[in-house]
Amino acid sequence: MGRHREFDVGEALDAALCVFWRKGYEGTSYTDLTEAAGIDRPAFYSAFGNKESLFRKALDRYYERYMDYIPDALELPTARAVAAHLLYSAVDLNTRYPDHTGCLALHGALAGSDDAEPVRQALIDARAVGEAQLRERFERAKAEGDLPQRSRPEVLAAFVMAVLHGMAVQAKAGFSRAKLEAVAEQALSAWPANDSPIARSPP
Amino acid sequence: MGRHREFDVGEALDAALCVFWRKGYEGTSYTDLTEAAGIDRPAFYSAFGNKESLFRKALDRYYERYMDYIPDALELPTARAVAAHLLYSAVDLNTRYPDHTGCLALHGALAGSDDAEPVRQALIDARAVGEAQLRERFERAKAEGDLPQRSRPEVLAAFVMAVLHGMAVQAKAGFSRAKLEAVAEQALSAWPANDSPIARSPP
DNA sequence: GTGATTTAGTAACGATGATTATCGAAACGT
DNA sequence: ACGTTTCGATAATCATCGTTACTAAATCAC
Repeated sequence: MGRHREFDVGEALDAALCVFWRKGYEGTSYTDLTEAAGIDRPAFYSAFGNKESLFRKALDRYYERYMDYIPDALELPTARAVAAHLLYSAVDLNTRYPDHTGCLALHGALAGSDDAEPVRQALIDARAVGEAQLRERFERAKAEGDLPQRSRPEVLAAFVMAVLHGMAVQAKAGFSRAKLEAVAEQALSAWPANDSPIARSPP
Repeated sequence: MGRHREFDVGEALDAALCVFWRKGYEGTSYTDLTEAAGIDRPAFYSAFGNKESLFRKALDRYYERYMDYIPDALELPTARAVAAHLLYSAVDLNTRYPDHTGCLALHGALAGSDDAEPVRQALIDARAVGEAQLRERFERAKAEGDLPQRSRPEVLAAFVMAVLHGMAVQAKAGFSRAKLEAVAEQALSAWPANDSPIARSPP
């Protein structure tokens, strides 16, 4: 019983997500949100709670709808394929929408006031989850012989994440898709090959 | 003629720089600045102009005092030494001060409101200058035979910058110095070797 | 239909943002 | 020593921030 909602909650959340993606958590005002979603301030509060709660819901949706290439990547047969799929998918996502380039999980809240500390930490945690999944995948690859014994899965995971972060920063700075793909390719050129007589130079 | 300033302008600028370093441009309030510098609001305005002008002065000082390893790096004899020096110096800077980790040129303003757009662009420009210097250095290395003919200096420069950005993000997330050094090492492991019979596997 | 209940929308709230006007105090040149 | 000039500090200004009462409209159960 009671009145029905006139607006679509999913659409409103998508609109908020795009604004957060472009301006970050603290850079986004409720005026921005209402203009983008076409609904009034109190409607946001009744539907999503306060601003922090809204951002967290937007972040969840972001991972569901846009970072869906992560589980796909982790299932690929080789560690190198996993890394390549992640890097090129990220380039695509970072440059797909001209009005909100880069990655929400990064510049949603990199630095900010003390009030934004909870969401900054939430983004750190979210990224840490992705890195842990990647590390575990690489540990499996090492156990399977896909990665050489001298390789360090946690370092490879951190390295791939660093390149992903760096490309997101560059995408936000306006870098072209082609340039970012070249960066990804360069990152992959260092990928540890499995032990073979002439594949690598002696240490 | 007239009264002398009671506070040291350089110290006040350093204090402001550290706050910007930690909280970013928009995340920093004048209350933060006055508390850090120990001087009142109007003193900041009379000495540095408005907030944007203050941030630009802080950014200039940042490059002078903290990014002084860039010119040193560019003068090293080989492209690989240049990249290595940049990466490891950045790791050191990004983790040297526990209360303001990472890099001001990055999270000073990655995303933000429309008001912050000028400073965001200023940081993009500043980073582009560094990348251009690096690209020119690598072009010289290629001309000198230090880099193989098949290498692409602009890609190598963008790649090194991407890793630098990514490590800054990770430093701000609390990554240890050792972990970042491992990331830098992994990035360097891909460095194009000069053509020699056994140094690299055939394409 | 009628009443209960939930939403939409207007408007206001207190707090804080950046930015100055103002005035007394201090330090210079002459 | 004195007038001028600059600085330091209190406080006020205007805008905007996130958040919420409050009222009118709309939907359900009965």
